[in-house]
Amino acid sequence: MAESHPHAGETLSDSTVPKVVVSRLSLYLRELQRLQMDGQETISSGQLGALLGFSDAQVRKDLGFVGQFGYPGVGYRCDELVQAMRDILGTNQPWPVAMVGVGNLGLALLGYRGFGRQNFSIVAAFDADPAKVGQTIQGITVQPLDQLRATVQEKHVRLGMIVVPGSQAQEVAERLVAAGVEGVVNFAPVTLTLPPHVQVVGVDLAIELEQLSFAVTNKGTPLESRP
Amino acid sequence: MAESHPHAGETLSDSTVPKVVVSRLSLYLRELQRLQMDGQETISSGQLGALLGFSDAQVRKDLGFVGQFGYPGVGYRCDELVQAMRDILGTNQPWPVAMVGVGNLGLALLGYRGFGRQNFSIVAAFDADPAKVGQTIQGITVQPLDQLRATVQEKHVRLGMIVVPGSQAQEVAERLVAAGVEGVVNFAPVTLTLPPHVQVVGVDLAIELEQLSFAVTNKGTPLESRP
DNA sequence: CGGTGTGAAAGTTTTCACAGCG
DNA sequence: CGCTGTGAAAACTTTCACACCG
Repeated sequence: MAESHPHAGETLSDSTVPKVVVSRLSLYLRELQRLQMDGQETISSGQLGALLGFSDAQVRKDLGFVGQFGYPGVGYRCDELVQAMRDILGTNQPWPVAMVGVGNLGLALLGYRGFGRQNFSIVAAFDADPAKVGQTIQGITVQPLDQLRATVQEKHVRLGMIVVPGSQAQEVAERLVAAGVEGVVNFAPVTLTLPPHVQVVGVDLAIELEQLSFAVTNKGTPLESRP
Repeated sequence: MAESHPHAGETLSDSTVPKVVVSRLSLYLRELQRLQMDGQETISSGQLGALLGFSDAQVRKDLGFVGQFGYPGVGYRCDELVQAMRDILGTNQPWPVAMVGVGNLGLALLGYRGFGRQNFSIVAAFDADPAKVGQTIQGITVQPLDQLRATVQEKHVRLGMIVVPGSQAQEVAERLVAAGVEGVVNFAPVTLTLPPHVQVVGVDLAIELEQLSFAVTNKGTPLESRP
């Protein structure tokens, strides 16, 4: 069920948040955290929208899904909004993550400094290659796959990152699910088939470039609208 | 302007394709290329949809934006569809790409094998750090940023990848644009402000995890719908 | 038959516009 | 005032359902 923000004691229980809105919430949060760093206290829907290319109305509607934080005539308080967003997105609690696949990309992700700020931390890494098992990178010792279940349980891991070649992704995904993981980010360029209670976010780097090549090719009309 | 597929001599000129549809086209293409590898000749909208979790009607509508390829009673020919999709997405032509930022992630992307299949190739890499300039990785010698413009022109680069820390991303983006690049993929966790003729695709790794943490937290209702 | 292409209906998201508040 | 929160309207996307084709 959708979380709603229990701000000021409301228990607004069942408004579910559309997926498009959730993706914009993450963008708002990113801007808000930057504004907070810069010491900005408040911001209006118009200003926040302008930073991201959205309309003021859209910002207000989106924030409306989360709760009521605005001060008419003033705007929103950055710190309140950050807190509320993180509650909704779930990043006020720590998320231990298990990574499978310690190739080039896996190594890079192990070292990526951006996860920590949002309370994610990679607490274990696995690889099928015996040559990689035992190596320690960024303080994490690479384990063999048969230790997956034990480690996931022991470290209370709920999320997995799949960073293996496409040919192995489905199998690895199933092992993560069997180990008890509730959601995975899949960097392999294949579609995973998993039970519906498991959440999947796919990141296909070639597809991102493809979207760009489409946009560039079809420039002039900024890739929207219908006849 | 939107490209339309000049299949069988039609010049269907001005149907613009909605962004959501374009992102699904990339997914169809990925499946189709796999099917092609496996030697499958034809596929129906229902089968293709099932592979990705979409309805048959949606697949047909989406493909309708691209042209008319279906054989009633049979389905679509994989090879024709792949060809058409690549025409639309622009990946029948080669895309030389310039990368800026040769940190962990940049290195991993330089070695990523998935770009080539879609006709992208990283033909130059740049870094502000003098210690990195001159190193050769994957056959690419890292250049200083002041060679950006010359190299972009010389190698006919139209796309850039920004893989620098957030604090430098806007400046780097501007330099890429000044050098003549028409679109960028931005891996830095900041919003870029660029002239509207430049296309931007953002990939924020922490945000992907955030979307997942939301989905997992709000499981039960699969994160869609409204009262 | 089994399957496409497509109008028309249903559903969702965005924009508009304005009452109301500090 | 300036800005929020929100119904009502407009725009867009998805699903339905069916004529038509090999």
